[in-house]
Amino acid sequence: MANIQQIAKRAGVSVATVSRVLNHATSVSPKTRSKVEEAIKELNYEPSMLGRNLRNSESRLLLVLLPTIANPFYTEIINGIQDTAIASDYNILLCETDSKPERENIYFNMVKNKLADGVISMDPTVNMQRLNELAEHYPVILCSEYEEKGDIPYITVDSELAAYQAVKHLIKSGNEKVALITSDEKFLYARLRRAGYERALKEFHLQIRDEWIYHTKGLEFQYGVHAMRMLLKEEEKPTAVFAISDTLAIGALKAINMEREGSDPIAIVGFDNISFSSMTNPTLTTISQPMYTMGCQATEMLLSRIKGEKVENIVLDHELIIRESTMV
Amino acid sequence: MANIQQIAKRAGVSVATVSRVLNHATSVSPKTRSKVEEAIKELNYEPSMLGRNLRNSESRLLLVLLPTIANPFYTEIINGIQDTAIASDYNILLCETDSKPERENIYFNMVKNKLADGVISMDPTVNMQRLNELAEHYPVILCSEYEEKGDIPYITVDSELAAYQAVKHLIKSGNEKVALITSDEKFLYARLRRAGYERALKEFHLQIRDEWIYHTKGLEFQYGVHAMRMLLKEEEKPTAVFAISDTLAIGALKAINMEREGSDPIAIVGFDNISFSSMTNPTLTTISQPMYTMGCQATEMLLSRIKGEKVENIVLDHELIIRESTMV
DNA sequence: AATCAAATTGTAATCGATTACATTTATTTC
DNA sequence: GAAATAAATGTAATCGATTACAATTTGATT
Repeated sequence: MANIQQIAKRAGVSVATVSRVLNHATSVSPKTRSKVEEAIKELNYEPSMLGRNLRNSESRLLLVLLPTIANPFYTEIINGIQDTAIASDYNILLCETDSKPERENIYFNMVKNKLADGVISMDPTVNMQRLNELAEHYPVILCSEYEEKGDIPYITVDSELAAYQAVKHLIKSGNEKVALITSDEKFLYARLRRAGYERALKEFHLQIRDEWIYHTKGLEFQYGVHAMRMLLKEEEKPTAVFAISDTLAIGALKAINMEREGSDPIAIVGFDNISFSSMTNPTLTTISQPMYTMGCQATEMLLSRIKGEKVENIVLDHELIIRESTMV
Repeated sequence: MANIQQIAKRAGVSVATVSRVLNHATSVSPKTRSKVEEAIKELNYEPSMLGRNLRNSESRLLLVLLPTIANPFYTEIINGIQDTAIASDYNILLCETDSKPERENIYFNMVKNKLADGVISMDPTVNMQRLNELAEHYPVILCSEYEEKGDIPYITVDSELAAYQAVKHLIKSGNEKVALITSDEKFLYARLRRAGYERALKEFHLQIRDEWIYHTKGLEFQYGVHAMRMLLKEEEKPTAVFAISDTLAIGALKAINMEREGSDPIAIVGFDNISFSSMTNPTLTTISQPMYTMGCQATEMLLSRIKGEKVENIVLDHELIIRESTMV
């Protein structure tokens, strides 16, 4: 691959002039410009990002931190991020941390090393202390999961309210025994959704029963299956379930489909409105977050930060999507 | 962020010595080593990848090209790629092309610009001509989708055989009317799977009927729904369906669940064994590819190429996973 | 103590771009 | 046509690392 000197030589000009042609910046006479452009074409030249970035100390690369791409919840957000980034001539780097601190570290270093200009973290398992340290010196945005009293700008939805509405919907459709399938409460979203669940129950003077609150080890389907099996073993079975993630809810549906034999139906509400949720049998009632928008706005926030501007936190609206799983 | 000169100054040595400490290379006396290490710690120094890469012209970054992360088929492969890459001190960059040539271009340029050391393409929509050009000068591996007579090393499964076995399974379980839901035949995997489908039909002297072969516009669920609806409108309805992707198969299941009212059941086989395929109702019979292994081996191939070694193409074994959707 | 080899450390070129400043060339003005 | 100004181009420093080669220090040997 040719470099800028070779182009300069070929075109009979200095490297500065070539650089000027490349960056459409200061004045270059049409004659020399076309000479240079010709040389570029002939030698099939592409400017080296390394040289350029080293000099400019910018990479026009954004990191997107997520625990795993296996959760379909992230896909639409990522589309939003990608579209917005590309529109501003940035590219994104999807970084799966697998919830492993070592990997996280690698990606943090990429930012410190100027290999990336900023970070959007969607990883609830991220080491917040280290992320906060990073955010002191580099642009960072939290998307979806956030810190209530932290300094890092975030964009999210009102999880507590959404959960409250979901559970209220279950209660209003005649369920007095509503169980909760949730994950580890070290995650803020889990605490908030549980709070919403409890608020709804209290409002209708229903008792909060610990044995109807099941904590899973992760968000994957199989944990949903397992959770539901445990709930079905209870002496007094719930008649409805609110799961804090569609993947868990779909696992729960599966468990119900397997074990139910003419027994009473169980209503289910999930959270996220992943594309799969309309493919299940029955289709899943769920909370829809404006995921694409969230991705777009998170990116806009990050780009603002990179420019050095201040940004405000954003809380987006959600929506309860009623489908068959609560129409039993 | 401190740079190497500041460390050198602080430690009272030259930048060369600092670099030596950093790279554990040639001899450095224990005394100076510890002085330097102390300075590094004090100033919280991290070497700049940009400077390093520019000099070494390597980035230890691998690109993974895929059309979209929305298809769960890719997730396990990516895990394999990631684990193998990290074990060799490489990182991966997930690149969604969205089947858009412009994006593809951006990523190709990253390789040319030494921002990445090699590419694993899992993108069936990739511009093969440009990829071939890239592969003339840079390490490239094809994973899953490949070119039969091309020069780029690939790893894949025998799609034709897998499809043949899938359809044979349908026929042997009593179905004489087997439809095919496939995608655009510009993709090799689609052509191969269709060939397998036809081979099985021929072997059992069943007629190949064009009206039972439905071509979708994409692999997303909704295309599966639509395809199945069309097939159900046929005067003579198929009793079984082979879909070339689990996502399509699950969409088809959905369509059947919606339209069927005491009518005859329809058997379905998918392809890929995505984690969702065991969550559907009924669970989905499908072809399982060793996705994790495929990712690992693809990465090993790429790393070999980066070292300048030659590599052989690999065809991995698949497996027919029989579940409820063909036990009706 | 002088000599020499080995170990350690430093100097300076290099990777490929950008850009402030200097210089040359073209254009305008009187 | 000379002077003043504007436009075009070139020179060389710079970003932050690595490394060949040179220079120095250390230590062993006689």
